[in-house]
Amino acid sequence: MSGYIANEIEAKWQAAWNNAEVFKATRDESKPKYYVLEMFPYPSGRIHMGHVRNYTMGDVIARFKMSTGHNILHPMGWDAFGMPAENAAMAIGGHPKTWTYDNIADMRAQMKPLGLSIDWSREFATCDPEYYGQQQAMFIDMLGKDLIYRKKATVNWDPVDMTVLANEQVIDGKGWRSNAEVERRELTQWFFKISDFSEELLSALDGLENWPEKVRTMQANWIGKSRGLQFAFDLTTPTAGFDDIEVFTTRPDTLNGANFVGISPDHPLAKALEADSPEVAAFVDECRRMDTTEAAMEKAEKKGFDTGLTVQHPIYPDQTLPVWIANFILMGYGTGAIFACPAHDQRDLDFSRKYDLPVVDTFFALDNDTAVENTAFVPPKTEPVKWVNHFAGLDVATGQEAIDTTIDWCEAKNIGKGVTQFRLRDWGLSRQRYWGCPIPVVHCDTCGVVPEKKENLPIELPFDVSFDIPGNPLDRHPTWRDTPCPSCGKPAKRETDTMDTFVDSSWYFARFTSPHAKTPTDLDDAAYWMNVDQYIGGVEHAILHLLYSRFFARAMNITGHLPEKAIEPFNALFTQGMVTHEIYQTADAKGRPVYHLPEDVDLDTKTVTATGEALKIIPSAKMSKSKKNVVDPMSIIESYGADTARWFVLSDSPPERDVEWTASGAEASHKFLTRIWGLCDRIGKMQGGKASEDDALLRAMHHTITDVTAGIEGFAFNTSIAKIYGFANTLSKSDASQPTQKMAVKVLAQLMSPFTPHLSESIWAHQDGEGLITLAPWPVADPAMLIDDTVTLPIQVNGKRRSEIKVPADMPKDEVEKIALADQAVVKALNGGSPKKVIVVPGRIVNVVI
RNA sequence: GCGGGUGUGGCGGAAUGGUAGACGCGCCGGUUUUAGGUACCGGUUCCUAUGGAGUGAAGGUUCAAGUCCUUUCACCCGCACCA
Repeated sequence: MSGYIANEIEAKWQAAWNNAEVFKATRDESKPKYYVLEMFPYPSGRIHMGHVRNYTMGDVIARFKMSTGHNILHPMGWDAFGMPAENAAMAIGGHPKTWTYDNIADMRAQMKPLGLSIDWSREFATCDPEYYGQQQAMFIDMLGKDLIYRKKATVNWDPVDMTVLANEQVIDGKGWRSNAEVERRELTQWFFKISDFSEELLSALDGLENWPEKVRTMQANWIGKSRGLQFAFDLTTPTAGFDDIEVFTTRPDTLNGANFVGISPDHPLAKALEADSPEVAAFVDECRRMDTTEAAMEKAEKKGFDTGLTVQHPIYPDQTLPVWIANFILMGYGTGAIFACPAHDQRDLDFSRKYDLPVVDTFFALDNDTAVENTAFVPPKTEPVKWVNHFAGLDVATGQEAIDTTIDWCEAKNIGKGVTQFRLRDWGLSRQRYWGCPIPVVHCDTCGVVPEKKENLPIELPFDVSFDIPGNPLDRHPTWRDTPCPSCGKPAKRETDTMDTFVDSSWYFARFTSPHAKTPTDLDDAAYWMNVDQYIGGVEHAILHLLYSRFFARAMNITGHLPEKAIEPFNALFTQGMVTHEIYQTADAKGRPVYHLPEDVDLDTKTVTATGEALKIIPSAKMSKSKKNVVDPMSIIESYGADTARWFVLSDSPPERDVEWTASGAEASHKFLTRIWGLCDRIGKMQGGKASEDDALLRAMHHTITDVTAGIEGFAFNTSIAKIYGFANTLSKSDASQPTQKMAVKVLAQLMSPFTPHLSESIWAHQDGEGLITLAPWPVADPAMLIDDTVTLPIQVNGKRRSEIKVPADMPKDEVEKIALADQAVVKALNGGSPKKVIVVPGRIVNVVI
């Protein structure tokens, strides 16, 4: 055995796996199937450490499951539509399609040397017409099942570039290129009826036992089920055709503390008032200049406009409340109108103090009836409080009891009705962009909006477009829009909106089961391979991507593209932490941020290497292509090999945690692998050894098998690796006999094989292992070798460790107690007295309480 | 702002409520080496050290708390057109 030259052995074993087609997935009813999927990448052009970490994790699972007798599906593809391709076309010329496919080729070439156990014959990109054509077919099917509809919705509009902006492209309320004040504009857009599934998507979360609790909680909060009261405030003077204002509240119990009724700037009444009043128009206009993001809305200063209108209190008819338009009320939630109760809602209180509106306490803490000043009293709904003159007769009750009582009371009095409300909104899928899946509908003057005929699919994107001016090139293409109406045949126009890229990623997992089918899925293949047994990806996808995929699986079931069992497509989910890195920023002539890749900067002088510009270094954040804070793993692979890179990305930090990338440490991983190689070589050449040392080595080996296996199964790869280090140290110091050492190093190679498959193959071959280690069955620990005869028990005095004793593992408690009390340290601490209490936890600890 | 998470030596981190700091990096010392590096062996939480303190901070529950509870601080993720 010569030295460890990673590049040589890695190419050799990858070729061997290829020739034996060991990773090709074929249906085999004789074995349990196991579908491992990592969230597929966006083809930015370069792989980064986050990718290496993500795919290595999936690979460890896939290889481990393969060696425990499973039939594996482990595919890879490309989430290839999206804005960066268009931005690149605008910035550097060229075409999004060539840019994207070139990037895919580059990234594939960087991924293949990692030696991942991927069935590359199933690879596809979402921008392949074969893929998005099937997506169009599903769109038509879903339209037929009433799962899609059109309505008006607000977008960010850049009045200078005359284009719709993504939230990401709005910086401090201004367009990222034009720097113009962004406006909100209403467009008619397509929507998936995901809100019809609110209850179902919420209740089904309970069944997702192998999902992280935090993800289920986040989804549940996002769906946001709440029960409340819907009722109307009658306007004292009917105005603009409105007699009343319908409101929804989750706290009807606080109705006697109401001090104003607030409506959204987008409320129909606000729009009606706007027409007659320049003041209203000015205020509403100002509100419409806000960012459309919820975070921006919530953080913005709370502002209101008194309409001068008043409404009657539904319970105390002689009371009237003013009607305000307020910028923090969302039209999309509830009825777009609320009543405020400042004593028990901080936002309402701040608003009321600002505009000098009265504050009425409706309940107090049991032991404190100080009136609310500048901090609203908002106890948990489970805490009993004292009610003041409550209309429903409440005295002492919790918030939840009060809500329930009040809803019943209001229903009985015909004031309103209890309703269940969800926060989840329908999913707007229209995008006014080129590089996405065209929405397959046609607008006909005679027939209206008509779905395209399936035989005309795919509706392909035209290639002859330019990106020299902003806006959607499909809109200004000379001929692409022209098409006969699928219904009447008269000349008509295609829809030029394309689909949200979340649509592409909401069903790719299903397509992998049959990537070349002439229908979206093949039901036999889907029935065999679904569900994904282990899905792995970033926690940043905890809500949107995963919720949309859960919806899509249901929609695909309804349209006949997935079996019933696949409506929850991911049996188990693991959310890995992100790889973070510092961000290097400069500014352009207009003061807008420009980002630089780590390899393009000089950290000693803190400048951009090429231009010498001074850098601003921003603390670590998620590696992202837009911030360019990405590290290229290729240099490690080139200098040390894929096994070192794989070992390194999993060795030091727990997979679910963020990891700050630092260059040091890769070398150490390589040293360890070289050491293992040398160890294997030495054992191959050694003779003799002491059979008396065999038992100790074998015991260590069986413990290691148990611990490494548990680490892999529990996604604690870093602890598996630590145990491998420990066993390697034991083995290298062992004097055990040659056959035992040989067996031990083979087991070591097997335990390492999911992490360092190439090195492991070489060791296996060198030690006369049979066939490929990749196909060898996983070692199983002998339970008899795990039981130790004696145990070391720490002795605590009052919870502090003072000593330890060695006792037989099966010694009865009272015997252990006697030995512990006779221990020098305990005798000294007792100082002639007797202990108050002695706690003996068998096999773990003894605590003497004095 | 709302929702979710994280916080332990110089660093990455380990620890079914039961010996805090496994394993690795770095550092220190030694052996080998012409030297450097490599390799190997030993040490390495801190302090006023026969003892004491210690898991972001403060309090609590417990025989026993990094782990459970309360309050608080800092950072990270998501917030519906980034993927």
